[in-house]
Amino acid sequence: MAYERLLAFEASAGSGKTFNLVVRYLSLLFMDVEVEKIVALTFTNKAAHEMQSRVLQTLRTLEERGELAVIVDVTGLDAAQILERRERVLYRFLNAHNKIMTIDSFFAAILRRFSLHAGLMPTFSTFERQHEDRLMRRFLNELNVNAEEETLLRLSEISTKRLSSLFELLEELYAKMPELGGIHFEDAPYEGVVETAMAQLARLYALFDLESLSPRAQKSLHVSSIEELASASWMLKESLNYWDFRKQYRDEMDVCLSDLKETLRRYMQHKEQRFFHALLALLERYKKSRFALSRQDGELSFDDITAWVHYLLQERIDRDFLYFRLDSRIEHLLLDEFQDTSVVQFDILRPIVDEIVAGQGAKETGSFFFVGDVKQSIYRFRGGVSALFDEVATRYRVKREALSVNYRSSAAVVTFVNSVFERRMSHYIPQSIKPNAPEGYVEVISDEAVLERCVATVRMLLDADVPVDDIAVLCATNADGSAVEEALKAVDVEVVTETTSKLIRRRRVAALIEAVKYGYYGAPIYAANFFALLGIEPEVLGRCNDPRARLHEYVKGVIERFDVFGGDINVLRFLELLERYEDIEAFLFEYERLDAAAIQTDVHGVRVLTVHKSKGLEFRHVIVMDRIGRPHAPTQPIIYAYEGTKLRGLFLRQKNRALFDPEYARALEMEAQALHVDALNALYVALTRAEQSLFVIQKPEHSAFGMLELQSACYGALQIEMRVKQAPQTEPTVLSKVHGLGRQSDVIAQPKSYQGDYGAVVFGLALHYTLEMMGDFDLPSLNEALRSTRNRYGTQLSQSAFAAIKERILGLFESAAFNDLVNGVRYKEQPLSYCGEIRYLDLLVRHAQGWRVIDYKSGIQECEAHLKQLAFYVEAVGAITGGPVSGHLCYLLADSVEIVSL
DNA sequence: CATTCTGACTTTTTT
DNA sequence: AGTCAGAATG
Repeated sequence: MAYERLLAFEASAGSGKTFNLVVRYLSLLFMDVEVEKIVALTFTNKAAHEMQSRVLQTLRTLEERGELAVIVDVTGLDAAQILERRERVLYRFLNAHNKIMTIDSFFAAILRRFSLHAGLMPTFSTFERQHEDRLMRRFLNELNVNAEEETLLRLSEISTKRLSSLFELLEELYAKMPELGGIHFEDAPYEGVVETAMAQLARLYALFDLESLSPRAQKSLHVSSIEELASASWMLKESLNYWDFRKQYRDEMDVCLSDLKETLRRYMQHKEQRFFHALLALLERYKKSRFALSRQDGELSFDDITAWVHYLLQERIDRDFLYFRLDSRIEHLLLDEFQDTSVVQFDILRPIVDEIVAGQGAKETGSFFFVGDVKQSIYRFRGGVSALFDEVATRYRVKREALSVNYRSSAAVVTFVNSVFERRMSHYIPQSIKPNAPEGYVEVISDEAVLERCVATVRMLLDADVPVDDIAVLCATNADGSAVEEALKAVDVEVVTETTSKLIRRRRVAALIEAVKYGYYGAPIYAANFFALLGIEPEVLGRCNDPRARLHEYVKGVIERFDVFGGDINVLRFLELLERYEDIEAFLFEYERLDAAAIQTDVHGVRVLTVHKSKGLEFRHVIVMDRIGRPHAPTQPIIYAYEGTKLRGLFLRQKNRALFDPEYARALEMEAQALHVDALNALYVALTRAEQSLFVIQKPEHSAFGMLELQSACYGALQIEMRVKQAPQTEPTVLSKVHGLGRQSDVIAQPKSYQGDYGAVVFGLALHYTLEMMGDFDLPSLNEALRSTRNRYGTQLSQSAFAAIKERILGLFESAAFNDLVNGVRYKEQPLSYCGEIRYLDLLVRHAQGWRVIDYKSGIQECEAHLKQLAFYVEAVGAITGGPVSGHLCYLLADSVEIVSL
């Protein structure tokens, strides 16, 4: 298909989404678009990483890849021309800051660059959550200063909600603030609604001979407040002519009943208005508090980053400046998983799209490309609006293409998925099976004992010689994932968990935290928890009540004495993180915010992950497991009424209100529909992960699969499938030889000069990236940054390369000369526009006498060129700031740090 | 015995 | 919030 400037792929599961993203990206590179001008945004780090390595991998083995033919189609170049340009493209890609990243890190990068305009520290770090206590105090202070505490009091009065839950609501609305524009609420007084209700109630009572009613009827009829009235069971009836009251029923009673209902409807609407009026007033203060705290602490959550960028765009900075002047001009935008984009996120991207689409005639250079699948939209709770896909496609007249062949799954799986969802999803287009697809196998199992059945299925697959790495178990919740992990480990099956269990939630780490609590507070319950978590007989646990005591030593002692380690690498990780805390008090105050995820070093084993995590992934054999616990959870107090992508109104969830208020009932019904679709989509995601075989284990009752009405059955043949499975084992030598030859010839085909550079170039990039990601020059920041670097360069560098990066940066910390240089206010990755050129400074330091430009280098070769470049930077900074500027090259060598000053 | 009411109980998904 | 068990009622 020829190149389309504006193109959207509706990509069902397994239909080659990443393939097409990579083709698009590479086509642009082959059409001589600069790497810096292309922004490709994904939702997860994993996806960003995968796309980067697929781009690299595809370039390096282009001649044997399917992508080549499609790139030929798109670019109009012929294969020979493309292969000829391949090496240059690869070099360009490796030597530029490519912008394949998550949407959140893209926003963070923008904010970092414009931190001066926001009054933020350029070194801000990102956290999953704000510091709860600190934010609360700041917020209360803010209210105090503005004499608005009364609003808060009124709010808790209206809603009878606790302060902490009001706080959660504010957090929720904070993320949606830009959408709340046209929505207003009145602070109208109740106007005697309560009195009216009570009068109507009295009239109803008068119609009864109360004394001769049964005690139960009397009790249920008796209500003393309007709130109780709203939850009285008889209020929900159509008529009072039923069981408890039948004896005394008269038609006038139902007239009273319907009057009461109307009054209740008015009351609830009033309440809603007053509630939101007060809440939105507080929201302004809340936002102020968060912004103030961001500035003060330099710690931002994902929501903060989005809010800040949105704010900069709306109020502080010309959008043209933000996207197109200072940065190298963004001309090509590629968006992955578009159905999960939130309205606010797209609002931020909109200027780019507008600019690209507006380009006409001769200026027609930019392009906009997105892929997504509304059937896989499962992040509504996080703000994802699937209606965005249709709206954006229509609004910008984007050409739409549906990808309809499934390249992932076996025939049995595709057929099964088609048959399950065809009738249940609107506009479901059945996928076609790829040519030469294996027959595959699908089994639906009904069993109350989900966990046991799951373990048995894994065992069965392993007994049939299925490699352990080819099996994945998908579950509903992280807790379920942990249960599966434990159950499998109990029967000696290796497990790789990809559930997001936080470090502090890991059993052994949690036990250690209890031990620290005991050490400090001394309450026996903590010691008991410690032993219970480890499953060992309680004995005497030492104290650690000197606040200045070395926390690290104490915990280390506990680990050794009770053999807490038990092979769990996360225990070591925890010990490492403890070095962050000065003393035991600091730790106990802060540890709940320790949002470090547990690391997974095992590479071997059954994959266990939640359905949400599994999105975008594929596995040879998949077991989809029913939820172990009971379904359904608390619903949020606020109902958002969307019309397409436009937020039209907010409703306050109130018990039984749907029975009196049709408008509310409609909103509730829409919400229920949306929830149903979310659940259905999650199931679609779950059932479409399998390449070969799929096992569904469902409970006979309360099944999460209930809406699919699955019958226990088998499709395809397990026998045949097993033979296919064993095939790689019988001829591995042949296979590896073939591959080896392929690689060998590749190697020979590549020019010598390039061979030597590749590792060094990537190493240099990774080193720079690590330095860029470090919030500060200390060990915790370094470890944090190294994790990001591993995410990004994991497949391209060896473990020893990462160790070398760490070594070199540690060397930097120890260099007295370097520490002198960076003493001052530090700006990282500052963009610089001078004489028509745009460059990024690694580090700019402002000190009492002027400015220092610092440029990191990983190798001493080409020193001349480095100096020349540095001189340009110094000149530029001098011209912009007018102050004295010095320039320094900082060589991070294997065994030393060398500083060359200009 | 059928119907209704109350209170106890359990209880997500994540960049 | 939704389910379930047990008590109360006609």
